[in-house]
Amino acid sequence: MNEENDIPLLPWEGPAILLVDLDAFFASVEQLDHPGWRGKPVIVGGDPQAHGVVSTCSYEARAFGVRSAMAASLARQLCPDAIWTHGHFHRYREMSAAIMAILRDETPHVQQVSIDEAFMDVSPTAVNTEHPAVVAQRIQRRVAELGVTCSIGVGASKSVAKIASDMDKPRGLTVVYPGTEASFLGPLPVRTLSGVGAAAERALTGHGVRTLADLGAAEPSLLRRVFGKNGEMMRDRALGRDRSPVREDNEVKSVSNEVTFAEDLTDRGDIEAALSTIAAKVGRRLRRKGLTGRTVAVKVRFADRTTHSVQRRLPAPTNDDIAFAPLLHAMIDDIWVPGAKVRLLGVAVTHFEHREEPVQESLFDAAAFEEPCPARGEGAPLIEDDGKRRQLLAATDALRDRFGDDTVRFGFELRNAGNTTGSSSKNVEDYK
DNA sequence: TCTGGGGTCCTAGGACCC
DNA sequence: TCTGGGGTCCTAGGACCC
Repeated sequence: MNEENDIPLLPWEGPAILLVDLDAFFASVEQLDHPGWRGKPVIVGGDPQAHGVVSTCSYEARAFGVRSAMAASLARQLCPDAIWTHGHFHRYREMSAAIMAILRDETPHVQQVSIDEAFMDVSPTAVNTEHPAVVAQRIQRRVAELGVTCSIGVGASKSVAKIASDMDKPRGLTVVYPGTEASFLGPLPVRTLSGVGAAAERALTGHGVRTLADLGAAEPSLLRRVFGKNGEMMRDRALGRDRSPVREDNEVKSVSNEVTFAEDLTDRGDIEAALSTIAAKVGRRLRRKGLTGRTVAVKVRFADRTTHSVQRRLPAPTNDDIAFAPLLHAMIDDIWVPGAKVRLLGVAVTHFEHREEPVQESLFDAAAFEEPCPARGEGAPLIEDDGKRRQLLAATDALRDRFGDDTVRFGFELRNAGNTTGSSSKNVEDYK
């Protein structure tokens, strides 16, 4: 750890990118808000008894071997005395927004990649000649004033900045000067590079490619096989040569919600009820964002963890979950047979319409449906009038905004209340 | 020990059109 | 009657990231 971050400042020429990464973010916010938790192992995650996983853990918990994405049951074994919480996302969103405001105060060239990470372009210009490392130090100071810490990587490219940010956590500042990329990156394992996961690592090591230096010298045919059309780009990244820009626009492309159940579902009615509940959450988030989508997708994971999905193009874009929930009930028939044990259900809406004033045509008066929607069985909502349905949605949205998500529930959503992992997410869309 | 939930992007195959 | 090739749209699955 580099407490003072007293680093020598050599001249900087050319582009300068920062990657700001908040240290153990969720756990740090919990320790900030609960003074009694400071200095102790804190785990933010799902239930150990119900397929939960660790979302984030404090550095004190990491000393016991606990890691992000680890099964909560294993984390409990490694660190039985840890303080456990499901997380407080409103707080994380609020803290994240305050920190991102600091970054945007430094420069408008900010690309937020998740709730706890952002790239910044701080390339010196004729007007602003400030050294990138000085900007980074000031950001660390300003973020610390809010009560959490961050690590920052500085490099001539996004991939170098990203790798550098991870070298000296927490509260690290790692500067890779232009021209020194090869010696910095070369010895690192391929897995260090963003975009190299378990499968790519396996394929690469099978051909003797273990380090980023190896990757930089790999055969184009191998790169193409492993990374597809991104082969060249991945080689450039391994050499520290990529020039992808910091992008300020972050357009949303899908909105989804999924739930893993503590106990597998086998009953058709339970499955349809859960789908309606999940669809309601997706619909509400779409309406809050003012988005309408043209494609709906259902995801099912069975007890053996095999996962299947079905998607359908709608006759018109919508964010009306009461209208499309019955379609979801029909869609699962493509992948579910009576008796199959369902571990997870998910619903996603994609292919958003780009309009200021979203057009709300009916899903049901459109003859574009080749087969009329078959699954309007018992329990399914039968509100044919679009105007009335929209009024109902607006009313329940308003109640939920004021009094919380559990204020209003439709009868068809009630069956599975409580049967989830209670886990948490770290996605950027969650806090927008 | 036994693996969440929010996303993005790529691939491959089939339908359909010209 | 049998044949091509390119382009686009749609769907399912999977790798990857935080």
